[in-house]
Amino acid sequence: MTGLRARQKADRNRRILQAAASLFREVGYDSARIEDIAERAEVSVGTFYNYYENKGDILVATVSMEVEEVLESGKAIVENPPATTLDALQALIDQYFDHSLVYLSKEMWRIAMATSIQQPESPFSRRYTELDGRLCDQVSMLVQKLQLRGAVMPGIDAVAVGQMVFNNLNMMFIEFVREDALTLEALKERVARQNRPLALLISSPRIQ
Amino acid sequence: MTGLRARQKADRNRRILQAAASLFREVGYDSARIEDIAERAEVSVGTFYNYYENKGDILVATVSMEVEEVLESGKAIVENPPATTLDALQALIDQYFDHSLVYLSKEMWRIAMATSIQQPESPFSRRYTELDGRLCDQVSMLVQKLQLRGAVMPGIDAVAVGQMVFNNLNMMFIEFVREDALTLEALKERVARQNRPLALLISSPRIQ
DNA sequence: CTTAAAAAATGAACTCATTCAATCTTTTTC
DNA sequence: GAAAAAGATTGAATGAGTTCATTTTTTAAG
Repeated sequence: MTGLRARQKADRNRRILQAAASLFREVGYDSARIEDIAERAEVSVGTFYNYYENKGDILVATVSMEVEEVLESGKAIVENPPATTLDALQALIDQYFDHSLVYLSKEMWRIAMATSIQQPESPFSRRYTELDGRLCDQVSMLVQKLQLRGAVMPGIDAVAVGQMVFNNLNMMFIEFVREDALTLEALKERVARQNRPLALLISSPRIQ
Repeated sequence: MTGLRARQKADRNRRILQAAASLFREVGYDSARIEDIAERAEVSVGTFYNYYENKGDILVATVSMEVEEVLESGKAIVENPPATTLDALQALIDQYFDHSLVYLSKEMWRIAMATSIQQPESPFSRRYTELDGRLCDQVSMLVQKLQLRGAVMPGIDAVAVGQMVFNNLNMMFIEFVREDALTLEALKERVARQNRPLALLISSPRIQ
């Protein structure tokens, strides 16, 4: 059986993560003090820092859980995408965007992104970066799938195209969380317009 | 004549910005304390906060000066770009990248970007965002110029293409400053590969 | 020139995030 | 099962960013 120590550790970790996530939701990131998180998790402040390097780190951890769900839900679309390139790309991207604000506010996204840029070496920033990479791969895989199906012309560098589409949507998402007034619908429309030229040009002539 | 008050204000502002920029260069961002910046600028800590909202803000201000230079140097390329689409795009982008590390370290970029994401409402974040927008416009203008010249096919949405190219290079730049091991050369190569499919596809057939 | 009002500067006090030496708990050794 | 070693927890102390009531300086009014 797993040792007592390992079990206690897993349990404390879960409690801290849960306490932080709930406090962030209730009072926002800035107003949630480490002391409060520790108290709700029934550990000391010092223990908090045994589990997370700093305050931003634990927010990135909660965001990572979210991204993992997005990745999972994207699989279905990559498996069985709409027929045309543009529709397929938009279906996947809209899925990403729709998921983004279910559990997390724009503020939380801002801080998570900022933290992952500012302290790229912290364990959870690495994790976040790795998940970003997997999202990027997912877009590339979709383009490859469309290529196999004949919807995208052969000879196109599917990976390069996938990366460009992903980087574009990621940057647009940053813009979206930066600007409180921007709606999800406006974001989707803008990205759709940006994708159109590339999507049409890489598509096989008869299928467009 | 400009009142005494206005002159003193401009002068203090200049001193604070200069003090911060030099301290950041000498000891790095984290080790530069507001107290030290204030002392070097010969103002009090409180006065510092009358001019800048927080520590990140003044870094964003120094970075903004930098971006302004990059914008300026990009004008020449947009005025008179290389003949082919790919070469023209790469010339502009390489110019951006080459400029980026002249005065600023990767660490400073990280913090400036993080701050501008985290506090999008602060005046200098707005300024930074605005400069980003102008860089994006510059790329779009280059594509439009190529279109007028006949290097890019008519009927292509030049603005959409420019935005996508810019967002891609911007995201890649974030990746670059996040990863200390990544070299400028590697960055350029990656972006060149990503740009190739789009650049070739939008080019007029005979010119490629 | 004096006085009142407005604008800015000041720095001590405050708030947290973070650290670390001391303490306690679990595991391993014999 | 006692003792030693390893692993974790603890919370008071630290230190840096930020605030704000007070003071000083500048401008405008009489």
